[in-house]
Amino acid sequence: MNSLAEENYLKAIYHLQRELNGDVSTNAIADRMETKPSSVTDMVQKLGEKGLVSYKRYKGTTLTDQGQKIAANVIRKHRLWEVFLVEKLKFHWDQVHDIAEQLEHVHSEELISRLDNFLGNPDFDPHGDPIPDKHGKMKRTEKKLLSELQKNQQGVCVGVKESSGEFLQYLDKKQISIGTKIRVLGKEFFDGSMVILVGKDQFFISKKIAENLYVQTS
Amino acid sequence: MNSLAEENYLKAIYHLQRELNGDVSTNAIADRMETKPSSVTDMVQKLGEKGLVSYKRYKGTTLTDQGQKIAANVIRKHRLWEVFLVEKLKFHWDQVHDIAEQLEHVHSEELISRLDNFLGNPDFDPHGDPIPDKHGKMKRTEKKLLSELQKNQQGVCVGVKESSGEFLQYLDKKQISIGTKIRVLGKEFFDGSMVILVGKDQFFISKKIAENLYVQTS
DNA sequence: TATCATATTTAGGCAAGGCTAAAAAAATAA
DNA sequence: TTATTTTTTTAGCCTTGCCTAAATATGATA
Repeated sequence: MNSLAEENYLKAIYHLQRELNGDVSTNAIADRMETKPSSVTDMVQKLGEKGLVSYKRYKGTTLTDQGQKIAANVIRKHRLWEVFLVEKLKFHWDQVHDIAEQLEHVHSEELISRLDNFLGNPDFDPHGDPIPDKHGKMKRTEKKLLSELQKNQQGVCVGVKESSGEFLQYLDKKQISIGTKIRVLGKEFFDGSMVILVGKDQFFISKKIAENLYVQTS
Repeated sequence: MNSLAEENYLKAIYHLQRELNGDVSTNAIADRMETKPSSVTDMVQKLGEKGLVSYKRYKGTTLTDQGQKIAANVIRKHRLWEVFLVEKLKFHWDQVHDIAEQLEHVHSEELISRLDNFLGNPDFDPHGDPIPDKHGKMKRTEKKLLSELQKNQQGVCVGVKESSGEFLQYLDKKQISIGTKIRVLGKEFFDGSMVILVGKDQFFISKKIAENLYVQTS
C-alpha cells in the first residue's frame, strides 16, 4: 500500500513524462507538486528504493512498469469519480477536480470496479480525458485542436487542453461541453480567430480559445 | 480543517460518550482507537487547545459543542457513504465499513449535501443507525432489543448492537436484514433463548443473538 | 490512614514529509 | 578552457502522530 504522498508523486511523474515525453527533472516535479526540489529528491530516492521509479542522481526520473501501473490506477480512480460527480451528483465539470483529488486515494479495488460498473464503464471523463482500464490501458482517440479545423469542417468537442476554472466557465457560458458539435463557419488567417456554430448560436472565438479545445472529427 | 487523526479521535470520543454516558477515560479512547494511552493524552491535549474537547488531567475528556458538531458531521458522512455503497453499488452491508471509514474523511460540504440528495435524504444507514442531519441532529427511534420482546410480540429489524463481520454474516445467512419482520414464537425463561419466525422460516436463536438485534415495535 | 494496584501523564525517541542553507554537479557563457 | 549560472543533492531541522519507559495521581484495600 502506498501513502497519499507517494501516490501523488507517481501521478505527477506520470503526467510529466507524457507532457515532456522523456525523463522528468527534479525541478519539474517540484513545480508541479508545489513543493521544494529538495523534498522531491528525498521522495524519488524513496520511490526508487521501492522500485516504482528509476532514478539516477542528476539525471532525472522515470516510472518503472510497476510505478506506471500504480499511477494509471490512481488516474483511473480520479477520472471515474469525476464521472460520478458530474453524471450522478450533477456537479459542473469545473467543480469536480479538487473533490476527485481526494476520492482518488480511497483504497478498494472492489469499490472502483463496482463504481466503474455503476457508471456504465465510461471511456472518458467529463473533461474528455480517457479513463485507463484496470490494466492501465486507455482508449486513444484521434483528437485535434479546434484551431486545426478549416472553414466548414466540424467536430465534436471531446476535451480541453487548458482546464482552468476561468476557461471552463467560459465554455459553460457558451454552452460548450463534451459531446457538443462545433462547426467552423469562418476563420481569420492573420490572427487565427474563428466564427463557430454551436447549436443554433454562432459566435466569435479567439485563437487562444481554439487552441485549447479538443475536437474529434471523422 | 482537521486532520484525519483528529477526526478519528473526535468520532471515537463521540461514540464513547454515548456508550458510557459521561466523561470518557484516556484508556477507553486508547482501546477504541487501538493506540497507546500516552498517544491519546497527547491528542486530547491538542484537541483541548483547539477547543474541540474539554480535557482535564486525570479526569477525562468530553466533546465541546464545536467538537460534537465536527464528530457528528464525520459520522453523517460515514453513514451516507454506507447507504451509497449498499443502495447504489450493491455492496453487502457487512462489506462497507472499511470503505466508508476512508470516504468519511473527504472534505466537501457541497459533495455531502449532493450525495444526501442523490440518496433521497435517508434517515438511517444500512445497519439501522440514524444519520445525523447537517446540524448534527438525528432521528430518535424507539428501538428495543429483540431480547426484550415477549412471546407473540413482533417487530421490524432496524439495526444491530454488535456489528462484527461474523454476526452480520450470521444474520445474512438467516435472511435477516433491516426491514425484516420478526415474530417471537417462543421464549425460554432460564436462558433467554427464543424461537422466532422470519418470513416462512422459524428457528432457534440464543440469548446472545437476541441481545444484539434492534427491533422497532409500535 | 498507609499501601498497593491501576490509570494517566511526562519525557525522550522515531518515521514520514516537509523546509532552508550550503555543497556539488551540470550546463552555459566568455 | 575557464568562469559563471542553474540544477540538484546533502545536511540538518521542524511538525505530526505514534511509541516505550519512567514518573505521578487516583482509587481500592487492608
